[in-house]
Amino acid sequence: MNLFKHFRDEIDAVVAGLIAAGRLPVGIDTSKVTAEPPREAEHGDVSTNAAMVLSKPAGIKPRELAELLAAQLKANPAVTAVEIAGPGFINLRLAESFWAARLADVLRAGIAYGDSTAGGGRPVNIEYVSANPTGPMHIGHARGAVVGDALAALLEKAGFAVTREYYINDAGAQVDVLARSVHLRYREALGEAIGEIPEGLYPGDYLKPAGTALAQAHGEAFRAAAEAAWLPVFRPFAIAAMMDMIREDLAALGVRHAVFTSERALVEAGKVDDALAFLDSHGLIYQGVLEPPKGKLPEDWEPRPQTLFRATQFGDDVDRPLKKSDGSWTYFATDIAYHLDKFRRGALDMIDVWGADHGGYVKRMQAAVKAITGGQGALDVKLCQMVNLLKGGQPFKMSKRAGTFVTLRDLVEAVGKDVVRFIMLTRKNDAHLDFDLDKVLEQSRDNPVFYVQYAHARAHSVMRHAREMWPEVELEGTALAGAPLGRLTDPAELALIKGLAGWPRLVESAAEAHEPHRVAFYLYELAALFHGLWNKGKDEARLRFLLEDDREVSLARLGLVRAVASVVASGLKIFGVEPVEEMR
RNA sequence: GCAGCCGUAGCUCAGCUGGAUAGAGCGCUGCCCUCCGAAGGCAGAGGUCGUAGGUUCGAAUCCUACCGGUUGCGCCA
Repeated sequence: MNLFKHFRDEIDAVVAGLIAAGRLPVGIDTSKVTAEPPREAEHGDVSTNAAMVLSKPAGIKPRELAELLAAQLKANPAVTAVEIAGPGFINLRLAESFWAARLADVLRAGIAYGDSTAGGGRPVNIEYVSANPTGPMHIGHARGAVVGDALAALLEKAGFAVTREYYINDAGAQVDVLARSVHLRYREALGEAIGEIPEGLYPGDYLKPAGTALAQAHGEAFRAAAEAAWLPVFRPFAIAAMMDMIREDLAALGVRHAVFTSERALVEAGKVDDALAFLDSHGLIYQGVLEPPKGKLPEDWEPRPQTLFRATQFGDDVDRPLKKSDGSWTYFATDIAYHLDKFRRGALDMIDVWGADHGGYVKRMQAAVKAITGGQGALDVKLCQMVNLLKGGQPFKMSKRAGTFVTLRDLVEAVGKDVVRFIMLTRKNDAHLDFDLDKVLEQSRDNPVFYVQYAHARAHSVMRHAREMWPEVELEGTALAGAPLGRLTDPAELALIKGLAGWPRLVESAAEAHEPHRVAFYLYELAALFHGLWNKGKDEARLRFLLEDDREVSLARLGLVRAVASVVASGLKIFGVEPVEEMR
C-alpha cells in the first residue's frame, strides 16, 4: 500500500462529504490535491495542499477551509494530530500503531513489498542496448544496458507488462564491412599472410574464431571467389557470431532480453514498404527539397528532391528523408517500420534507450510514432550520457593495446557485475557519469554500493547473532510480523519504519517518471537511517537490536532489521544486484 | 545558425513532476570514539538554485529571452 495514495483517497472522501453537506460546491476539481511527505519531518507524516488548492473554487479562505477539512480528518483513527501551517497546509501525524502495522506489511510481503498495480498491466515495450553486431560491447554500451534493464524491472514492479527488446542493426553497410573483415580472417585461417588490416575494416582479434570456423566449414571454396559469392554466406554467419558474443557480454552483466528483432528480417518481410504505404495513404509522404542547414554548410551540399515524411505535422522541426540517393531506405524509414511493428505487437508505451549522440533523432522518432499509432502510442526516449572511466581520480584507459576500446568484459572482470550495475544507476541517465575503478571498491560512506550492501550485510549479521542467542526463534518475516512491533518507539526506529513505508510510493513515482536512479538514492537514504540506528546503539546500549534480557523488544527489532534487509533486497532486485549477507 | 540535454554549497550530485527555513556525500573546522555493534560518530560553517523578466496564494521546478558547457544537424547506423 502506498500510504500517501491512501490518504489522498481519505481526503477525497472528506471533500465528498463536505459536498454532500453543501459546504463545498458540486463538481469542484480535486485533481490538484496532493498528499505527500513533508520536506521537514517536524511538519508531520503526511501533508496536503487541499485547502490551498480548493480555496478559490470553493470561495473560502485557505485557512478557513483547512479548519473545515482538518475537523473531518481528525476523525480518522490512524491520525493522532492535525495541524494547519503556513499558507494553509494541513499536516497529519500518524499513530505509532499505524506505523507498526506498516512494518508488519513489509514483513508479510517480504521482497514483494512495493509491488504495485499502478501500471494496470499496461503493455510497455522497452528497447535497449541495440549495439551494432560488429564487435564486442564496450563501456559505452554498458550504461544503456543497465539503465534499460533496471527500468524494465522497475516498471514490472509497478505493474506494467514489460517486453525487453533488442533491435539488431543487421541491414546497413556496417555488416557488409563486418563480412569483409571476417573474409580476411577466413583467408588468414587458411594460412594466408594478411598483414595489416586495411583501413575501413574491423581489425579486432575477436573476428578470428569466425574466420577459423568458416575455413573449417568451407575449406578453400570462397578463398578466391567474388564477394557476391561469399557475402550471402559470410554475412549471416558473422552476424550470428557477433550476436552470440554480445549475448555473452550481456549475460556477464546479467542482462537478458526477451525479444531480438532483426532489421534485415523486417526489411525482407516487406514491413518497411507496409509502413511507408501506411504513411503514404495518410498523405504523410511527399517529394520535396530540404533547406540546407544554416550556419555550417556541408561541403557537398546540393539541393535535391527526396522522399520526405511530414514530421513537422507531429512536432518535429523539419520533414525527414526516407530514402537514400541509391534508392534504399534510410535508417529512419526502417526504424518507423520497426516501431510500427512493436505497436502492432501490442506495445502502447514504448521506451527506447539510446546514447546521447542520438539526441538529434528523438523528435523525428516521436513524430513518427505519433503518426503510425494515430496518437494511441507514446514513445519516451532515454538518452544515456557518456561514462568517464577513472582510476584514482585520473582518466583511465583500459586498452590492451593502442586503439582498442574498453570492453564491457574488462570492466565486469575488474569490479564485478553488481558494482557496474549499481554505479551505472547512481546518476540520472542524461547526466555524465564518472566511474572510478578505485572508488567503487572503496569501503566508505561515499561509495553507495558498499554503503547499501553493508546495510544488508549488517542486518543479516544481527539475524545470525539472534540465531545463536535464541536458536528456537523463528526469523522469517511472516513470523516476525507477529512480534510486538508497537514497542518500537524510539525516534530513530520510527524514522526507519517511515523510510521503509515510503518504498511503495517511491516505486510508483520512479516508474511513472521512468527514472530508475531514484531507487539508488532511496536505498542510500534507507541505509543511512539503518546505519544511524546501529550507531545509536553504540552510545545507548538499550537501543541495541538484541537485548538478552528483553526478548520481546528484541523480537520487534528483529522485525525491523528483517524488514530493512528485505526492502534493500527488493530495491537491489530492480537493479539486478545480488544483496550480500556478509562483507569480505 | 537551429535543436536536444545540462547549469543547485569549494568538489561530485539529490531535490519526490508547483509547496513551508533548498538537502546528501566528500572536503573544511571543532569535539568524541579507537570498550570489535570493525570497515568511525556527533556538531558547525558554507547558497542572489547561471542571469533577467513573466505566470500565481507560492517557482530550483512551468513560460520567454539571454549567458556558459555539451551532443547532434540531407544520402552513418
